[in-house]
Amino acid sequence: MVRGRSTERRAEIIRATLEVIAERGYRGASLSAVAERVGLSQQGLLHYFPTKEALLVAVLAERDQWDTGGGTRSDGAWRIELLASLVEYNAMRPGIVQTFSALLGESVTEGHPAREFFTRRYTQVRSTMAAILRAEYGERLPGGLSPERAAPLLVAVLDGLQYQWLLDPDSVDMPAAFGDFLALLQPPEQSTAKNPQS
Amino acid sequence: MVRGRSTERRAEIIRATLEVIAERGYRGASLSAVAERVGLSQQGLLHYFPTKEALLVAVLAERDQWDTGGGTRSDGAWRIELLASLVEYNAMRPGIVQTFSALLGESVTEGHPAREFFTRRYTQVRSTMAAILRAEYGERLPGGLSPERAAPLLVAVLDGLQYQWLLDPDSVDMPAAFGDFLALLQPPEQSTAKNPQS
DNA sequence: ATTATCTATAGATCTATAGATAATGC
DNA sequence: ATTATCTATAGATCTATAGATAATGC
Repeated sequence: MVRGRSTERRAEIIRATLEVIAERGYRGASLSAVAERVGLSQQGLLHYFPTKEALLVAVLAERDQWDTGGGTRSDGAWRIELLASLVEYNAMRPGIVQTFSALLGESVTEGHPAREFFTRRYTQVRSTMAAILRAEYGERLPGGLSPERAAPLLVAVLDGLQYQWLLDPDSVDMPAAFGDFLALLQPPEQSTAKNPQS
Repeated sequence: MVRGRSTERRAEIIRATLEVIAERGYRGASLSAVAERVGLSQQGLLHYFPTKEALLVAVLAERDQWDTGGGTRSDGAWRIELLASLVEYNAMRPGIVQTFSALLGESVTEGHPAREFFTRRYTQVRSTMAAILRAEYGERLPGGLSPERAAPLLVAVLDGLQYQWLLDPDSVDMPAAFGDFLALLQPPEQSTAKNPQS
């Protein structure tokens, strides 16, 4: 698979778009700002992506590719441990986290072109998370929750922690906090305190 | 305390601003859109709030007032049950939730005028939540968490659920999901299964 | 005097289209 | 032929300032 000149240019442009969205959101991102970052005129940029929305679509498509990891997840064998390391990885790239946190926030406004993408995506992610939880903890989690009921909470914690962390990285240790949430999902110890062994 | 004509007008304007921000975010909200909604010219609007940012500041100040509830919270006697009913209340007013979810999302972008507000606010909210958790469950929560470590998770769940719910209200029962999270915080049953009583 | 509005407008942007020019690929 | 760029520009906005006019409150 040859990556032609044009393909490279597109990749550059998408990278620049991610940056500009991180800084200003999608509505606040201007074509000129993206163009300037990649060394093109605004009209040169439109040669590669004919409208601003086409740029956003490309950004979202790329995100989908990461998430499916080029097939890594296709075998369904994600483990909860991998999730924890994903959070650690994210904590090292605030730019990308900021891009998608800004987009998620914007997406709830009316007529936002990313709204449908996120809606679909969350449906799918909740279902994936439920499968991971089931594989790890079985049918019954603490609090009597099923994997399906715990899944939206897991997703909410991931997103919610990102906002707190982006706003105040020194006060919020995102990976540690996510680990704390996983501790809540752990089955309670078989009351060793009552064990006369000690 | 007399609410003069002018005060009323300001209240109307703030209400209209909340609506427009819910629909388009802060950066996407135009003064004309707000003005039109309240039946003024754009320049008439600027008579009451001299800049767009002044409008945002007024919106955020109002939010602060709700949250402190005119003193309701000043006695520190919030209970976790009240939190649950706040979530239920929020589920009945998607407009407001949308306004502040959109603002939170935008606030992580660079130079956003609400950024400092949210940063401060989350610091304060985490501390309030820790106090509530301590009052309710004492020093040691499931998973061995302290109230201070559980607090950011509680806040994350609240925010994260709002996004999932706004995007897909039919698929996400926000109050029920929050109740599920509270179940995770409940101390585990004193293993009745081992109890020979049954 | 102050308050509530308005018209007019400056000065910046923004997205997108039209049409030209040069280089590259069959 | 197609691809990569550019200049020029139309047509919409947007925020904010200047300055006028009418009504209200001491």
